[in-house]
Amino acid sequence: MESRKLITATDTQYSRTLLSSLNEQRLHGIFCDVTVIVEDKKFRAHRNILSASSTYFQQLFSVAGQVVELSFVRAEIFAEILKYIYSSKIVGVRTDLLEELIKSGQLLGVRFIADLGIPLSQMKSMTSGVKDNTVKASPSDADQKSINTEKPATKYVLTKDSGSSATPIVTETSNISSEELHESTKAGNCQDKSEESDDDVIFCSETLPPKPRISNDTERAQQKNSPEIAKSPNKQMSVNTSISDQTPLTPKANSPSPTNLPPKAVMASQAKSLSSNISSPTQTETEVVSCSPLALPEPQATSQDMDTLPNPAHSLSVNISSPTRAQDCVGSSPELKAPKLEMTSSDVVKLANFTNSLPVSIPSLSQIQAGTGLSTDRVSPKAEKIISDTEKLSNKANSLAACISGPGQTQSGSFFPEPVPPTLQRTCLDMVKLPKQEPDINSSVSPSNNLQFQDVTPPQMATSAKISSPSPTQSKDVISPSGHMPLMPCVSHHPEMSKQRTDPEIVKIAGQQMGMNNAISAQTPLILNAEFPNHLPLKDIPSQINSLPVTTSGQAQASGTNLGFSQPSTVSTTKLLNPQQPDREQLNPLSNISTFAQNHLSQTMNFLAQQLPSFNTFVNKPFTLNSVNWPSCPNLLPSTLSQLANTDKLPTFDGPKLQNPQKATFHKKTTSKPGELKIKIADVNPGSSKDCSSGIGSGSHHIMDGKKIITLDTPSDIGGLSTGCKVYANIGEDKDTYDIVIPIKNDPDEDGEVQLPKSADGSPNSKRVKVKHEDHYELNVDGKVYYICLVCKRSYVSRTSLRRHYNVHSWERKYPCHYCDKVYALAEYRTKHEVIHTGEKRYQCLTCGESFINHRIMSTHMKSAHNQDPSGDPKLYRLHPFKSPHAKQPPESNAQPSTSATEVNNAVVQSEDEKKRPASVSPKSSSPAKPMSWDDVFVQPGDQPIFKDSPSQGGNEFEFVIPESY
DNA sequence: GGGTTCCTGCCAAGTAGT
DNA sequence: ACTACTTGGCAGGAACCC
Ligand SMILES: [Zn+2]
Ligand SMILES: [Zn+2]
Ligand SMILES: [Zn+2]
Repeated sequence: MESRKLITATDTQYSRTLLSSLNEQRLHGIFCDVTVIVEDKKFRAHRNILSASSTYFQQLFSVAGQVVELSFVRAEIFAEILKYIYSSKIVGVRTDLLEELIKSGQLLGVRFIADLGIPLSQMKSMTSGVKDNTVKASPSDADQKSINTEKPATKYVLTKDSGSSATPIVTETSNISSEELHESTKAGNCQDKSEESDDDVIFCSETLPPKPRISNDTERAQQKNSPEIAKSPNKQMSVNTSISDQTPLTPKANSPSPTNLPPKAVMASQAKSLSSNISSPTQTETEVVSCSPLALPEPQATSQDMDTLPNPAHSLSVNISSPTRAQDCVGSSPELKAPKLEMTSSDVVKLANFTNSLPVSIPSLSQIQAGTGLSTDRVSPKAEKIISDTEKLSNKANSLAACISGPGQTQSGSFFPEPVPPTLQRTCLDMVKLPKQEPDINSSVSPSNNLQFQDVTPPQMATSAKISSPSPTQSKDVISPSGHMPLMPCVSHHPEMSKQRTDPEIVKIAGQQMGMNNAISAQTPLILNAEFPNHLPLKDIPSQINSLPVTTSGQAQASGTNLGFSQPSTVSTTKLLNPQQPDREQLNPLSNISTFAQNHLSQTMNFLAQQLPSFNTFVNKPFTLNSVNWPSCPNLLPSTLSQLANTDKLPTFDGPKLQNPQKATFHKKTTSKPGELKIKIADVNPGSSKDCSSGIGSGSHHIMDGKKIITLDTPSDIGGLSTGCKVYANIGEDKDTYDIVIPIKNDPDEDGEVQLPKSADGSPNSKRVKVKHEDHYELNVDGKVYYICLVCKRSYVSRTSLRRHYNVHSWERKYPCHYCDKVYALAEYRTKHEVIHTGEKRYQCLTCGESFINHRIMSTHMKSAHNQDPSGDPKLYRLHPFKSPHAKQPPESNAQPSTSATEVNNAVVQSEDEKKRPASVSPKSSSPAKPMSWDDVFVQPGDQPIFKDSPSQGGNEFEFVIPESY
């Protein structure tokens, strides 16, 4: 017997140790390969860790460079999230921050944190105990044993009362730290696990990773799955009926590490609820597989996850989300309506209110704009309030959901709450690929989800099924539709049309995905129909998509199912123009609904926004929020986007404190029109064709106009592109996909908004010849050429100046201060700023020998003390070369899609570069940033590195040592 | 009013290509 | 070596913040 025994040894401590070690590294900046800028803070971290813990980052890093900026999260909150990611614990978080933390967790797809909020809606079951203000929660340990312990589920259930009370309640379990769990549970868990082979000798406790073993272990599977789900808390979608037993789901690599395992009890209950919907168990794996091709990160929440549902999240999502959604849709629909049009930055808040989704929604919007998200995130009090309200509603919604949600819902319900990164595009592509109209799908799929609401078919279902991934998995599906939508517009190329159209579509999509399908769909349909047609240009419009509209349209446009889609003919532009309203309406409807629903919507929105430029545009217009800025740069990075958004500066958003040159002036200067940015949806809306085209904020939409990127997964789709589009074949993960950059520009000069230099501006009679270029306009005024920024329309006499300026929009390059957390868009700004830290006085008065840190101060001194004017005679003072080693440092660039190599290099390279510089006394002697090589990374023994890794966290990644020689 | 940041024409230095 | 281009520093004005 014994000989037969299998020995299993598990290092129980390993996960903790590993995590601890990683955290140490993070804190010391060791091997950190990404800088996350949040507000004015910089966080160094490891992409692997972040991506494994956050669905958002997972997707983001597929496209982003080493520097990413999050505008939808506050630094304070992100710091907590980061701590959690690296410790599996949430400790000492102020209760007043809990909601925001949860919201942020949802946006970031950090399951555990996101799930903290779940209870709120459903929590009834949960036992709640109120503790101090500080909440301490920990998911079961990453590896955890998770498994069986029922408790675990409760663990994270920190939540508020379902009631309005904002004070979070920490469940008993919640308090448990992973460690504690460890200790307490492991024994038990291990045993449990070991159950099967009692005879086996097992050292250790942690649960082994998924053993598929139990058929019923859905729970496990769920748990495991749940993590995934958790990732996309939003995703919650839930849905899927089928709970497969088995699939132990391999959590994709993505699966966030520290997922919480739902308590069995919970699981069971969930399962039950789900069961009703349930479908074939098999789905899980198969679905997964199918989905996998897409490779979308989010997909994590794929059907499998869904299926496995056991996860609390799933269950929750199912019950709550779907129903709520439906409700939302329904209820909301009535309420929705134009009024809300006014979205501006401030609107965002309003939106939130309407939507209910506040917490989520707001950020989402921001995210959308930014791609990553703007800073809006800060939840406004209103938002919080809304949240609480929504939560209340959620309960109702849940109850309703039960009734409403059918299997179909699950599918439909599934949407990505998360802010999805660009990756989603793929899904979109998939969607696109689908045969344009395949009624079958619709019918076959899940047509019937929401009974009440109308037959709207759950678009998602259909889409998903048809779409690339066979898997009905929602997430992907959901995504895809949205993704396509935006794409479509782009293709169409009509700036105005596309935008408008897209918007509506997006909205619709979102709604559908959200699970709103049923309810929402009804509303959405109209829009969809109208819009899609426009998009049609694409060769293949996913039949699913068509179906979606149809189903949804059921209400509005009964006929329209396929028609809308199939026939490109836009319903009517007018509608499109108005679409915004509808969109808003749609959103609004949600407001009444449960928070989940809201969240989902918002998230979806975000997601869409992020992934879909068109969506962004949509958002922009309707909301006017932000200008989403899609930089004209081929490589749009989320971070970049976000930054751009920042640039735009929506009043409401608290911009990160990146030193954005434009912030100050943008509104004022760039948009000569006061309040332009503030334009609300209402203003822009429907009516003003001009706005549509040229936009609200000149800056924002221009950016958007600049370029739009669509990703196609098949070359065949490319054919349908209109001329002028650039197609880039993707390599790496996205290989086999194609990014299409569609230039969409408005004529800056059209409205005379172009700001010419004073010298040239005045003459009305001046002859103007405008020449469009790829990334800018050239305006020839009376023989003088001015280079016009597409975004803000500022004019420059030299193209270099324009190029330099443009970075304030694109933030393609970032120049972080080496001494603090500030980040600048221009190297010079940083350089000047850093003088504050170094105190270096390079300007010396030759008259008295006194030195000053800058020319201005020196000049003041000379005038006052010596009655001399340095400007008149430069020789009156001496400008010493930089002593600071930081002089002329290369920027952190977002532009690089980042292959791992480059990424790594980046960080290092910078430091290296810095090293070199200091050596050169003369500032100008230094060479600009150059491409890095591994040689740069690894310092030669002989070399005396100026910098060395410093443990200091955050801000300065490197400690620099000034060579003795210097 | 001082300190800081932003803006932009101008220019120097460096790089890449020929 | 030359040219074209990029990068970033400088000057000096302006704006912003406290
Ligand atoms: Zn500009
Ligand atoms: Zn600083
Ligand atoms: Zn002096």
